Amino acid sequence: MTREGAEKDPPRGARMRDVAKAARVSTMTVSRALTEPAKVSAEMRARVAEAIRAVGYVPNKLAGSLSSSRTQVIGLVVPSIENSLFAATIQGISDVLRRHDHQLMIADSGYSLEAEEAAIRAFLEQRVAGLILHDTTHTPTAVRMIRASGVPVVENGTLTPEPLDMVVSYSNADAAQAMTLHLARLGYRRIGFVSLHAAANARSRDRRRGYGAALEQAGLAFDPALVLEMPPGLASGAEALVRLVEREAPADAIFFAGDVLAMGASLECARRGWAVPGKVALAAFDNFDLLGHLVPPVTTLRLPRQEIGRRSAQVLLDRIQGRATGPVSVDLRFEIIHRAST
Amino acid sequence: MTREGAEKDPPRGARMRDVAKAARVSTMTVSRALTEPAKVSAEMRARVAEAIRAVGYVPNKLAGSLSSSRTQVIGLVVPSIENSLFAATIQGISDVLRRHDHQLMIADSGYSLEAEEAAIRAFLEQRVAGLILHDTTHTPTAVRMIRASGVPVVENGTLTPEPLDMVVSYSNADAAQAMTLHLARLGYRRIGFVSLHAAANARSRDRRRGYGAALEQAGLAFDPALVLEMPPGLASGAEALVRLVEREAPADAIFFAGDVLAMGASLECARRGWAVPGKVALAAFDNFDLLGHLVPPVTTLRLPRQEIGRRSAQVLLDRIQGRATGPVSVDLRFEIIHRAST
DNA sequence: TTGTAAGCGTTATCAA
DNA sequence: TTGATAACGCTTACAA
Repeated sequence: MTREGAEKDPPRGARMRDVAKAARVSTMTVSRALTEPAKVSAEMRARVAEAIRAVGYVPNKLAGSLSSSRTQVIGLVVPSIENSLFAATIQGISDVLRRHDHQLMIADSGYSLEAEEAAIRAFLEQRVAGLILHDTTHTPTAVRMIRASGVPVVENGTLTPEPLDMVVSYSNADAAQAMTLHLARLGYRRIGFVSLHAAANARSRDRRRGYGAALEQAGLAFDPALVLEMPPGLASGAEALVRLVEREAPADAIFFAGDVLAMGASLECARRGWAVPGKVALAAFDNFDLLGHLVPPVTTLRLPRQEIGRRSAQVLLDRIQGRATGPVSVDLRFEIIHRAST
Repeated sequence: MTREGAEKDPPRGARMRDVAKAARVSTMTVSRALTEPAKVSAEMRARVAEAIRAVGYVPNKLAGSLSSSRTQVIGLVVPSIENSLFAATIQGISDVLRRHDHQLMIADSGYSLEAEEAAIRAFLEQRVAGLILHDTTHTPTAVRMIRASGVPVVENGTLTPEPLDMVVSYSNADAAQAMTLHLARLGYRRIGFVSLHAAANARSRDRRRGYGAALEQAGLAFDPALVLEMPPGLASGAEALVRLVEREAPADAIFFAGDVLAMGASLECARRGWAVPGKVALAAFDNFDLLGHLVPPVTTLRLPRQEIGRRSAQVLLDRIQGRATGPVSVDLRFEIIHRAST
C-alpha cells in the first residue's frame, strides 16, 4: 500500500467518485450523465448535475482518454506559427474543432524535417486523434511512426501525388501556371519569377513547375536569369525587384511566388518612383487583403487559406468519427485577382 | 473479466510491458530508463533502448500523466489566432516550450468572455500544467475554476493591477502616453486618437487613458471630437483618417492605437495624394516591420511581442518546475520609433 | 541498481 | 435504467 496517506492532505480536486457519493449513485451513472445523458433518467441527471456543482467537479479527460482510448486532441504542425499565411489556416481549423469539442495542439517545425519528426512523435505520445501537417515531405521515421500508429493524417502544403493519407490543398503548380499565363496574355514577354528556396520546399518547386509550363504554353523562352530564389521578407522582395529590373535585358513583369516578396517590391517601387506597371508589372501569389490596398493595388491570387483549415478539420473529424473511410483528396479553388499593377 | 478478449485481435501498439518483456527487465526499469536514465545501469539502458526499437514502442503520456498527475501541456487562449500580432507571441511561447519538452494547446476566444471560459474549462479538463491568457478580464466562473484548480496562470494583455496570478506585458497606458507626448513635443496641437472599441477591451482603455494623461501633461485641451473608436481593419483606418482630417478643425496628427488602422490610413493618404506629415502626421501603435516600409515610413511603437511569449512561457515553467513561487509581474520595455510620418 | 504491488480517475463490459 | 468490477498503461512508494 502506498499513495493515499489516509484520505488527508491536499484534497486537490473532486473526482467522479465524490460526485457519485454526493448524488448517491454509482460512478457509471455520473459518467453516463456526462457523456450519454439520453441513457440516464431525468431524475438521475438532475441529481448528478446538482452534485457536480456542489463538489465543484472538473472531469479528468486524461483518465477518460486512457480508459476509452479516445482523445479529442488534434495535432497540427506548421512550418512557422508567426507567418500570417498559416495563421488563417490555423483559424479555420480551430473554428471547426471548437464546434466539435476538440482541442488543438500546435507545434512548429521551423521548416526543419527533424523538428517536424520530433513534433509528430510528441503528438503520438499524447495519443492525438488526428494530425494535420502543413508540409508534404517528411523523414522516413516520421512516416513509419504515423503509419504504425494508424492515426489519420491530413496534409496541406500542396496537392502531393502520394499523400500519407488525406490531402486538402489547392494546386500550387496550377496556380502559378495560371498567373504566369495571365501575364503572358496581357502581353508581357520577359516574365521574371521569384520564389523562396525551392530545393527545401515542395510548394516552391510546384510553383516553379507551373511557371515553366505556362511559359512553354505561351511560347515564351525560359531565361534562367529571370528566375530568382530569395529568403522570405520584405527586403528580399525589394532586392529581387532591383536585380531583375536593373539589367541589360530587364524583366517587364515579375511574378513573386512567395510570402511578402511582392509587398516588398511594391513598396520599393514607391520609394524609387518606378511606375507600376509602366516600368515593370508586379504580380503576387497571396496576401490578398494587404496587396489590394497598395498603390497601385497588386494583382494576386486569392487562395483558400481558411477553407484549407476548415476542410482539413472536417475530413479529419469525419474519419475519426467513422463517418468516412478511404483516401480523400480535396482540390480547392484559387482565383486570379487582376488589379492595376499588371 | 471484460476487456481483453484473450490477448488477441488488433494488437494495436506496443506497451511498456512489451518492451519490458523483450528486454527481460521490469516495467520500472523501462520507465526509469526513459525518464531518469541516470538511475539505470548502462547495460540495462542499452537493453531497453534496443527493445524499444525492436517493438516500436511509443510511450503513452496519457497514462504517464494520469499516474504522475503531471502534464507537459500548456494551454493558451488568445482573442484571435489569425491576428498576426498574437502570432508573434505564440511563436515566442512555442519556442520556449519546445526547448523544455512541453506542448502547446491553443484556443481562441473570438474576443468573447464566454468562449474564453469554455476554453479554460476544456484546458482544465485536460489537466494542463499551466495557462496563458491574453485577456485580463474573465468571467467570474472562469476565475473560480482557475483558482480552484491551482494551475499557474500568466496574463498578457496589459499590466493589470490585479492579476489572477502572474502578468507579463508592457504597459499600454505608458506606451500610449509616451507616443502622444512625443507628438506634442514635435509641435502637434490637435492630436487625434483612434482606437478599437474600448468598452470591451482593457488594452484599448489603458491606451486611451495614456493618451488623456499625455494631453494633460502637455497642456493640450482634450477634444472628444478628435477621439474615434473603430472596428479593426485597413478600411477602418482609412475612414477614421478622412473623418478626422476633413472637418472644420482638422487634426494635425493622428495616433492610431489599434491593429492595422495606421496602415489603412497611410495607404489612404497615398491614394489621395495627401502629404504626410504635411497635411497630417501619422503615428501607429505596433506592426513595426510593415510600417517601416511604407512611404513615408510610419512612426510607431516597437512592442516586445515575441518577448512577451518567451517570458510568459519561462515564468510559467519556473513555477511549474518549482524554481519559483509567489507573484510575478514583468513589465517589458517598449520603444518609440520616430520615422518620417511625424 | 532493480523489482513488486498498488493506485491514478475514468470507461467498457456484463449482470441485475 | 442502473450498478459492480475489471481494465486502460503508466508511475509512486517501498522492499530487496
